[in-house]
Amino acid sequence: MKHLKPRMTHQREIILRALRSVTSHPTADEMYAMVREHLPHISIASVYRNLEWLAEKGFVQKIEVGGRQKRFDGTTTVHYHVRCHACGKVADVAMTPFTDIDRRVQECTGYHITGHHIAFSGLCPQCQHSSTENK
Amino acid sequence: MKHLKPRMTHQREIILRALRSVTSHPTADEMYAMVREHLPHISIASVYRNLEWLAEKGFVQKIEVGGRQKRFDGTTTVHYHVRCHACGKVADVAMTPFTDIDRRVQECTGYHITGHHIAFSGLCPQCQHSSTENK
DNA sequence: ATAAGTGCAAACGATTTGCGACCGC
DNA sequence: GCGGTCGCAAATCGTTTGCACTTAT
Repeated sequence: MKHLKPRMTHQREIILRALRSVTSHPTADEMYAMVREHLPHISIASVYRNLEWLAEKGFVQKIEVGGRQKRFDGTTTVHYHVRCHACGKVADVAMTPFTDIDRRVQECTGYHITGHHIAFSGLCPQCQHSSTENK
Repeated sequence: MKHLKPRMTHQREIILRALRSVTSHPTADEMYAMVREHLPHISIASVYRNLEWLAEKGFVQKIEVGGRQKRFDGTTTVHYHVRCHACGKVADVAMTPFTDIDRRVQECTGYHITGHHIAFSGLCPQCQHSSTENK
């Protein structure tokens, strides 16, 4: 005898689909640009609110690897990232995640560990080329 | 026959000393507060500029573990961090750093890897208590 | 009817920047 | 005297919020 609370709205579905359709790790305003092709009147505020909501509900991941803007990842599996410190691009790292270190750190710090994230930094192939060319 | 460029200025020394005197990982405005005790007229802009300069020159580390503000670490040795997602506090993790993964990731991604950072997240001992008390 | 979600514009917080004054060689 | 820094205020950038209006149930 209750109202079923609306959850997955039209804009949320579009945002989720857009994020899952790319393998990059878009920032909020990149998502805004992508989504606007399907929803020309959406506001940047809704993009932020809904990305936050999707991350909170576990549909996507919010990743914080350096740089000023936060980025989003359409997958929910645990994995690590590389970030190019020249162009800012973020890519996935195909490396089996560590399963034991959380427990080990929990024991030695007293913190109740809920997870960890590894961010590599370096130069992506393209930026390696352009930096040598400029020399 | 040249001017020796002034590098380590008075304010830079004070900031460096202040950062090295603590084991916490202060944000820029926490540093501002600390440094103001010795330099009451320093501006927040100088704190930002000089922390940036110190990190660039390798005197300190700029660390980016979630949260909106960046944090600084007076040590230069490679080590990992835990961040409490309740109070935001950041602590060091006493764990011998991985030495091989950079090379492995470099091989499988094509990026030229310059380093990595691991950030654990969880609840610090104090916040574990307060959350159970509030129940 | 009503709780949840939206778009818009304004607010916000962290950081950066332009600029004239200043300090150390 | 001159290049590098400084303090100050204003600007910028990413993100969040208040609010009045729509939308699904």
